[in-house]
Amino acid sequence: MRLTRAGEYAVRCVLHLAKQEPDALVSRQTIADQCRIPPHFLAKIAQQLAKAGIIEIMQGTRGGYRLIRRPAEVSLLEVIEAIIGEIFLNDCVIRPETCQASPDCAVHRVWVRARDELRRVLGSVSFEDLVREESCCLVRFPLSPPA
Amino acid sequence: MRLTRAGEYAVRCVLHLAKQEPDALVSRQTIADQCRIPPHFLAKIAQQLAKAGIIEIMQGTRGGYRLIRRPAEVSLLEVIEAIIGEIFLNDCVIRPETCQASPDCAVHRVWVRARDELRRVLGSVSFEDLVREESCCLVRFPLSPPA
DNA sequence: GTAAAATTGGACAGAAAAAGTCTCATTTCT
DNA sequence: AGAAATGAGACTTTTTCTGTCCAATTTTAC
Ligand code: SF4
Ligand code: SF4
Repeated sequence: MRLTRAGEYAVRCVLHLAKQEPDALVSRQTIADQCRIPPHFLAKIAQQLAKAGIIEIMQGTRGGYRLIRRPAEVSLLEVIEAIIGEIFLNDCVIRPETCQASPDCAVHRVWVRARDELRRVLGSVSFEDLVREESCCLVRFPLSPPA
Repeated sequence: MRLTRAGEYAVRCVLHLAKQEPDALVSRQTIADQCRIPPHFLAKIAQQLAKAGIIEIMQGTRGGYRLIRRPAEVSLLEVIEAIIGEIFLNDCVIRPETCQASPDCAVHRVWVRARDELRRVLGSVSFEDLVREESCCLVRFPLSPPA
């Protein structure tokens, strides 16, 4: 019952892009270094983010990644689900047919509620919010290695 | 980001016990059959539930499991966490030292909020609630095989 | 007391998912 | 054309989950 590492990396990556000037292009290596992500792993994650329409990938010598939507329009939920798929918490929430009790199961209904609530919380936070909240002091604790 | 099978089984097991008369003793085999749980797997789950003080295990010929607390006093959260451990969603929520950014990370704070909210939802439901909500119609859809 | 019937506790194996690595192909800039 | 970057997917390793097995223990029944 937890976020995968890939999901966490995706959030870091998008947050990093959201902190730059709009439409800034940042190389994969730079992001990997600053966000502590294995570069090749980041490549796979970026491909999924691109497929989801969140970032754009530029190839070539001066290539890299670019956020193609305004940070205010990208929610935490969206980035996470682009990587780990839709959050459902318990199988029966998304595939009721796997348990014949589901139509009348009170537990099932609780899971549906819990899932909705969790998605609501994550969906209510945009990357603009995150950047604004961090800008005050993150400078003191960069993710990049001290030296 | 989902409940493990063991967690789901634990909930079924406790719910089954909660449906019986108070202090009823039900054999492992009966629970395994009716709740569709591999019997030996159930044994391990029951051990954890017993350690958590939720059920009591009786050995011997007429042995089995018994709920030792009133259904109203057992929450869904408690049973789940007895099996899968405390819910934290993202590593840094429970072990901030794993990410040096945590003291100033806005994302971290969202995860803390999301975790609290999820635990609140699951913690607000007791097995008494679940039994009451189900009793109206579950009879038509027993978990046990049709024949 | 002994046998039968049930569970215990831990070891163990198989399966599945996650995490990370590697390589060759492709693209772009110079 | 060559250098420098990413693309795409195969591959390996690690971790977690799921389930099984068996000797030991406990209780009941005779
Ligand atoms: S018993 Fe209820 S909560 Fe469990 S899998 Fe079936 S429908 Fe879902
Ligand atoms: S970057 Fe923030 S959310 Fe991600 S692990 Fe670090 S503290 Fe947690």
